Amino acid sequence: MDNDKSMEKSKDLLKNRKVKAPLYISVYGDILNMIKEGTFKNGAKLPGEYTLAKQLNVSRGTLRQALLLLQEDGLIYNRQGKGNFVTSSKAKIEEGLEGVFHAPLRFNIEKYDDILVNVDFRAATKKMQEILSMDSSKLLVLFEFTYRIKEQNVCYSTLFIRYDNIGGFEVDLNDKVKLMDFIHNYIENNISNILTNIRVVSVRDFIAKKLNVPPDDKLLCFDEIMYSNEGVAIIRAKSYFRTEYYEFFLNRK
Amino acid sequence: MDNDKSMEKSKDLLKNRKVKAPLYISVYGDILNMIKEGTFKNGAKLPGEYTLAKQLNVSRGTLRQALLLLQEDGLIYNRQGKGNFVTSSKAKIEEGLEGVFHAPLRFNIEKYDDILVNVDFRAATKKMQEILSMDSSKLLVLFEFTYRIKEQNVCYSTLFIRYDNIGGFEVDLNDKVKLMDFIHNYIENNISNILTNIRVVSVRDFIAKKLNVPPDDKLLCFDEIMYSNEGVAIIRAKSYFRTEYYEFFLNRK
DNA sequence: GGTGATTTGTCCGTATGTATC
DNA sequence: GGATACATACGGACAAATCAC
Repeated sequence: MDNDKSMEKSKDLLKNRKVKAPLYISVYGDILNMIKEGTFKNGAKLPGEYTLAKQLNVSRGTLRQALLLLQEDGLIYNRQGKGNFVTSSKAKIEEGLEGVFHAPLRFNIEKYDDILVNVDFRAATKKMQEILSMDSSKLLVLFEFTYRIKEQNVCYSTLFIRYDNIGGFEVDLNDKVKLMDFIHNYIENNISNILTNIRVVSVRDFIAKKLNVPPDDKLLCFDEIMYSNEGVAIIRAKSYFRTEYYEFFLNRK
Repeated sequence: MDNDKSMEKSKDLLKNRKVKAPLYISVYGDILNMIKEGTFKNGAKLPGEYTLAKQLNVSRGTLRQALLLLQEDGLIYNRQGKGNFVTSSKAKIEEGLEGVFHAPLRFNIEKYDDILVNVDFRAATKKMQEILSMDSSKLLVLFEFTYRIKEQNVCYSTLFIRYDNIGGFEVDLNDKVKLMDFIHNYIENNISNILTNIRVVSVRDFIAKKLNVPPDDKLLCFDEIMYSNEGVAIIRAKSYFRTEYYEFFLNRK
């Protein structure tokens, strides 16, 4: 392809576009501007679709096409029966995945109403023994986190630590707030490297039940192994996210 | 909870487990060992489920439970009508997302049979003007990549660059192999920072058609803005992945 | 816990313009 | 020019989720 020729072709494209840019694109631009200018602020609800359509002088269908585009760009999100909301840009300006230990606490687009914590002990499965390079006589401490929004479980996260790694600390396993602080501190002080595997999985019975989603629903899964300064695997964490409640960021240099 | 008491409780748990560990767990362990030991190598097909079940002396149902666990751990993947395959561990030992420019080329779990490349020119939409801080008189070059496995589109990726950024280079827009090399080199030499937004989206008509998936199918979406050494946004890339063909890694320190 | 109002989700029918052959 | 297919746009109707009372 000759560059001059394609330049011509593209100018034609420009001219044509000016005449026939679809209405929903310009509506998209209008709403984008209103968000930009602060007419609709972070986390705020947009006017109802009927109202907004009337305001913008388009049909509801056209408005919805524009709203879908905005959703696709992560600028708004919506909830049936509630409305359309401007996505809080908190995460965008703060640290991304590259500097965050526990993703469930950072990348939720709505605030949690509740976090359930459960602590238990487990014998290590073969896979766990291999990952954490331990034998079957050692015990694992299992932390189980369930994150909730409006009576719905939106994230289920498990964290396995070798008991002999944290047994020495004085931790009250009942005080869940302190417990989470402890874990956070423990990770911050003892972990130097996290290998994360990210994939989308169709969940089966166990996880489907935990998150109360239909089986075969697709969830985002973070499978993480955390290594100490000495390169020893200490923690394995696995988190399942209901996709419509999360948005992740990563900063690469 | 008292630590001694919970230790007792957990020992009980251990004892119980020894007796009634489900069969599919031990089958899971067996297969894991076989993969570990190289009986089944990277990318290799496992024996058919009927055969394997007979080999391991369990029912096909039990075997399948174990296979599902292995899938959940990303160790194998399966394809209806073809079989179960050991996931290539290439990505696991190489660099993760933190050091990769173009994710579609690194995180596919099967080899691509084909990559389609298309080049076009576009006028900048409002959003694009804002992102790339340009006015509407400027042109964008659009690169469009479609990654294919066995006649199926598994990833669709677009890359927008300001024309004035690459117009000076002598690039033959028809030689697609050289084109991809050029882009890769351009990014490597001119980009110092990439901000990635990761989310799972229900795709509508346009993308659904590009990847030939039913509408409302959930795809993983990477929305990226690439910045030059001077902190200027130069490239916007957007990639959609069919989730069953990809697995991502991230190394955080 | 039930009821009704509000809000989004979905579907239908109709009409128009555009691209393709 | 004609036939066809498709995207765009509007309006109406009902379903489903949410919330306030």
